[in-house]
Amino acid sequence: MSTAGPQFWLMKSEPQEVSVDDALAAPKSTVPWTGVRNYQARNFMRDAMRVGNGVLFYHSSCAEPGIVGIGEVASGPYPDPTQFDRKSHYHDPASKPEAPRWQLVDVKVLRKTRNLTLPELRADPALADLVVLKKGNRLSITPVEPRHWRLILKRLDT
DNA sequence: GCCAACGTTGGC
DNA sequence: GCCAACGTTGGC
Repeated sequence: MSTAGPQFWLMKSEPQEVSVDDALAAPKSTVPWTGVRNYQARNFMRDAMRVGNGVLFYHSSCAEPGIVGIGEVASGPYPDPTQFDRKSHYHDPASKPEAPRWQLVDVKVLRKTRNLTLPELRADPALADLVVLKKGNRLSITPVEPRHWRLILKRLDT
């Protein structure tokens, strides 16, 4: 049994790239979390995530940013194939196959929810210190405290 | 499209 | 190692 790290995560996706509907439509409702090019976010996937950890699926860079689904980490870390794809927007010429720079995990969507919007999240004092809401935060993957996870699930059901 | 905030790069 | 310049994120 490994040392307990965070058990819950919020993961941002641009719906024009991969929406919660796209993920649900994928085989086993599972998608590889491609395109992360930030070391801190990569380290979360590579070092801290465990299969079965809870995931809040978040839509960003869109008309109504917010939490739109619940999922779970569905694989261990492995190299992001897009870093070696010359045609990909995420191609990284500095990364070599024998020493891949970017790692990802698979994420399985368990259910789509209503859109718990960013303004709604901000309006809730109990969520004031949710990492993703903090000023200046741009990380596409952030840990979620258990108390925040429970609260958000409750909000999603009402 | 604007811009605040942060990350990365590279010259020194 | 410092830090200015540049690039990116992401809400608005």
